[in-house]
Amino acid sequence: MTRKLRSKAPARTTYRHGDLRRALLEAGIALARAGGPDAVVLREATRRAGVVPNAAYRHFASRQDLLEAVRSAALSELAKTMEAEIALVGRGKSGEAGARANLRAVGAGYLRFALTETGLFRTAFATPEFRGFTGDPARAGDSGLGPFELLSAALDQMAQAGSLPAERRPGAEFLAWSAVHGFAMLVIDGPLHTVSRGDIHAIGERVIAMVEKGL
Amino acid sequence: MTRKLRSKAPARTTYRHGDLRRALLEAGIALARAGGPDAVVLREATRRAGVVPNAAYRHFASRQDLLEAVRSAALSELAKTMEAEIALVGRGKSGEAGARANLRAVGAGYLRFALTETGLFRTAFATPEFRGFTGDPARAGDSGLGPFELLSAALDQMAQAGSLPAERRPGAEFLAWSAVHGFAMLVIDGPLHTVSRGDIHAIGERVIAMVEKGL
DNA sequence: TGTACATCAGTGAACGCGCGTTCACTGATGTAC
DNA sequence: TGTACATCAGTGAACGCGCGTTCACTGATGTAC
Repeated sequence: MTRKLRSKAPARTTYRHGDLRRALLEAGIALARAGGPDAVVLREATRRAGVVPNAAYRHFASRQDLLEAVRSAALSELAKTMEAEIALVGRGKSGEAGARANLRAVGAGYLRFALTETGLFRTAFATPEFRGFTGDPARAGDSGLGPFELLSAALDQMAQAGSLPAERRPGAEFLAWSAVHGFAMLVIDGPLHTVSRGDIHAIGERVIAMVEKGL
Repeated sequence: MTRKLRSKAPARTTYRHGDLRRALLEAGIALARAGGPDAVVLREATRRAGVVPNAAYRHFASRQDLLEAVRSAALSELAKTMEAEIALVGRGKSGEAGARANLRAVGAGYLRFALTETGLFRTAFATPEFRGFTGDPARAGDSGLGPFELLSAALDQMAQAGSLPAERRPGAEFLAWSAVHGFAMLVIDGPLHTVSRGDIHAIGERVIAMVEKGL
């Protein structure tokens, strides 16, 4: 532990740290990445920044405040992963096939983030609130949209292309989100935890197909 | 706190407790019910049983051991709630309509448990393992089937009734489970937390309909 | 350009917290004779 | 039926743990003159 911190914080030569806020935030993100929200421990973040524990209070009001900042970063990363998947589809593409491909990309990006950045994914859900999935630019991807808004846009496109009847459009976010989120949770924290990556991928595809067909 | 424990543990008159194991387990279940897995605190369970902390070690090897016992109880209760919902459908009913009604009942029971017994529901998922959802009679409902097995049986009935093409039957558990589980998680820990019960119920119905249609 | 001074980022030491767990014990109970 | 004794459930006291947070401080930095 001490050894680890030594390598993380190579003995400052200046009295001032320089950018402690950023250092603490990045340590917090690393902790969340490795162990989820509970692993975001204020004292450990200061250790990694090579600073005394209470120094954190110059930059964050409390441990909870730090956790919120980490959570913003996690949501932003989630949005970016989704955007990256959408970009693969080709943005110009429209029509029914394009709309469907886009929706699949949204789901695939969400799953990819959940399965490869499990700690950050769990951190993003650390507060039972809607805040953070929409609205706040600090929690959005490069397009300025948050995860929820990316899903909404994909569903709008589906409706516009005629792949989704108008009367079933309202609230469709929650149906799609439920299926994909639930699958992610079963893999992360549940019975699918021990299944091989290949099988996970195959089942994931079927989940997304079910959404497309069942919406 | 002290006041609360006093009312929970009305001063034994005998030296021996009588049935401390059961008392600790029930205290543990109450704690899980109120606060999820993290709330299952060994010392608090002993306080509620009116006993000194280390007395628990006569009956459970560790805090984790107690938590596992609580988890078994939670899984068993989940199965029973599902069974109760299935019973409402009428067991004799068969054919396509019966099979569909049965599947809906399985989903509805799962959701009812998740939303009314949130703490126990979260406790049931406290370990990322498949164990507990199937196989172990201590974790089953009155029918002897666990939650997963009840879902499997409903899907078998669907396949038999011709509502589910045989080639899509394998693994269908995970599709249905994902959707319903994800919805429950979005309500419990996520963005749907602040939505009214009425709306929750309506969206829940749509989630189940999506599964039926999309499988 | 040089000096005086205010600012405030990081220090050092200490708190109280409740937790899980270990140890050597005591004394009520139930069994063997 | 009565006594001696082994069992072992619950006691009492104590650990070390790492946590978040508070306090009064110190000393490098940057600004005003």
